[in-house]
Amino acid sequence: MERRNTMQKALTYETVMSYNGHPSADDIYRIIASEHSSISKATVYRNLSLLSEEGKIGRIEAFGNGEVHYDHRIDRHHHGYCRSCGRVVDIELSDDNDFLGMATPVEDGFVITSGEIIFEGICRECREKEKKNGTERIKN
Amino acid sequence: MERRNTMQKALTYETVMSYNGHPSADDIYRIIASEHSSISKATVYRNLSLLSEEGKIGRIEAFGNGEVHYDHRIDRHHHGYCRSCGRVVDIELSDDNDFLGMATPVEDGFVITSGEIIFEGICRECREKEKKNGTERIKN
DNA sequence: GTGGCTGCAAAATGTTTGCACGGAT
DNA sequence: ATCCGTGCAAACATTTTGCAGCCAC
Repeated sequence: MERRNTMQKALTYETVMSYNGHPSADDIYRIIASEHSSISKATVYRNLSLLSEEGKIGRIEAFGNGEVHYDHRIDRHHHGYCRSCGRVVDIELSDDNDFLGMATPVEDGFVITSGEIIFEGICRECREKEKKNGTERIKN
Repeated sequence: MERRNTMQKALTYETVMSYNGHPSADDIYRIIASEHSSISKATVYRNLSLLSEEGKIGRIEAFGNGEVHYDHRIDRHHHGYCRSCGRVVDIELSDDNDFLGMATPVEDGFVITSGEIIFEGICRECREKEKKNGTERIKN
């Protein structure tokens, strides 16, 4: 299957690459649509999938909120999210090769090929907000 | 807010605890409904959320497929999923305290409180299937 | 000219929510 | 007698898909 270069695909790529952070598919769509209102959401979704399959952009699926996030970085690194506001941050591991070797599947015969760590934490802004309120958690 | 004990909640708890694996909310619902057809899906979802908030069952949010999985284990461990069939397996880390200390947030001021590793791999069955077909991937 | 890509709308999926009622406390 | 938890249906959010026409090759 031959692959074509279209305006929409180029735009999708450029928007991810110039985004400072970890946008959701909808973030990217809204940015593009604000300049090119005729683009379709389905096209953005399709192109984001294609681009991440081609390895040109990163894809982060692991945040529970049900949203997929994309990433202009494609080098090896990990991610954390703020338990209060949900923002996603990059996290580096000082010794990134080791933790795969330390892993033992409980189920016999399962072969590990890769792994990524999802950290939870709290960002500076939310920490200061919580300190001000004197509350650790608002929940319940 | 006072919390009541209901038949539905007890059933939800017992079904998770006796499930050998990592069921989705819908898995649990279908099992209960096969015996007690009048239970509502919303109730099962609500009770699964409650139980995991109370720390009585585990919750795994990080599998990209958009489904939340539950876990009868609540001790510290990690998970892997088969890239071919999606099955979830338990994975132990030989030195589970270390990797948090090796992590460095790129964004200034972000404080890490916990982390879980999502491994990708391939289970025995799928490995043998792929060998038989002589194909590494069917995709594209 | 061909067929992959697009836009649109509808469908699919997994989960949450509003509301009236019944049951646990 | 409260008022929390339930069942039901509708709403929600994100993503995928079917299809006719268009445009990059």
